Amino acid sequence: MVATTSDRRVRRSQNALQTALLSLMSERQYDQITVQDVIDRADVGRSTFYAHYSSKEALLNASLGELRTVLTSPNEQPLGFSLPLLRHIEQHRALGQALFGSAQHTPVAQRIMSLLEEAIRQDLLQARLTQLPLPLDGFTKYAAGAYLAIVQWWLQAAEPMQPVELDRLMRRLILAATHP
Amino acid sequence: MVATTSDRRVRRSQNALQTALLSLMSERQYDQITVQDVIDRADVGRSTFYAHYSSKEALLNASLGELRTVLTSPNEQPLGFSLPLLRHIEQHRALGQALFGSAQHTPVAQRIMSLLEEAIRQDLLQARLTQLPLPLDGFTKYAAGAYLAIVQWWLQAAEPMQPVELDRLMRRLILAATHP
DNA sequence: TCCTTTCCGAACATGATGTCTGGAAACGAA
DNA sequence: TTCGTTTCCAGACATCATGTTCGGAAAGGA
Repeated sequence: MVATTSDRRVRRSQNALQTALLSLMSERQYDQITVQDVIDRADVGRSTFYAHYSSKEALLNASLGELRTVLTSPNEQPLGFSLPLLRHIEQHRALGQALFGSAQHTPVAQRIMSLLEEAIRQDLLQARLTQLPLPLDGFTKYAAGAYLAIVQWWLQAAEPMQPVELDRLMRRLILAATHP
Repeated sequence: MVATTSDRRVRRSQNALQTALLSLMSERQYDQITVQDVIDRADVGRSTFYAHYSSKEALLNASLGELRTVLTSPNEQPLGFSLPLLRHIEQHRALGQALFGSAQHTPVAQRIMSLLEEAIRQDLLQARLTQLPLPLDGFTKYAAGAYLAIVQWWLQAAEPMQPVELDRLMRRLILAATHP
């Protein structure tokens, strides 16, 4: 969203394309949006699109400038970016859902997450862990997301720890908040 | 991976297709795999594929039977599925990376996650939180994954809480393990 | 005003998806 | 082994999205 050139035509084209993409992403998933859709909404020629961006991904990158700004603003405490970010998202719910829900938009992640969530939910219910700091749904999603992220890190680590270690760690990290 | 029919031809075809997909997923990302790739590796005719599965997604679903089995096995404690799952993954690293890394395979999620990770890493470093229960990389990924999941839940909630509340909750959940 | 850059639309090659055909092959049951 | 049924196959096909290329028209800046 930031001006790079002095040529008004360039500015107008790029801005129209970025705005069009974000607007479309508020309505449907990113991968359901074609280049044709974008240039139609931006009212820009096909060749003009490719004159500015080599692909849809390149346009996406350019379109996320505002979010980057919010996240990289200096702050004092850990997760200091959080509150401004949450307020910002609240103002743009549809776009927020598109961006933060995007991890669900791939068939694989969708299946994995839902399998994980189901397993975790069962465990929580069975263990009578009902004194949670947030509704069961939310805690389940939190736990599944955290679990997925850690396994992912584990699989990419240069010297991966033993399953037993990692398993103990999982409990310490994820279940820490279940005992208020 | 489970027999449904008594006709050997059907069993062979379905098994070949499921195995081929998982095998390909150990090599590259799911969305980089075409139906043509699958049927080539399975050595099966194109029309045969569509006789059994309506799409690549349908085949994926059928192929995840084994994982479902591991996750839904009964157990006692919360996260009881974890250790068997981790052991299982360790035996199939490539496939594990494909499945659990899948959330990163969409351009949007990839950008969001990396922006989040960067912000969190900065915060942790600045706050001198170096006594973490796991390496900084891992904790960063854990925090980012958890944050993403909670925001996602928040945006879909029927009665979403206030940003201030959620922000407090985030700290309680995510940073709980930073004070050992 | 004048030179340069950008825009446009249309056409094109490429490659993936999903459907459909008729004949060949494999199956299970008798 | 035979026989009726089901599945498999190759290939052709329509459809749709991507990314490239072109020359002429329009808009920009100096």
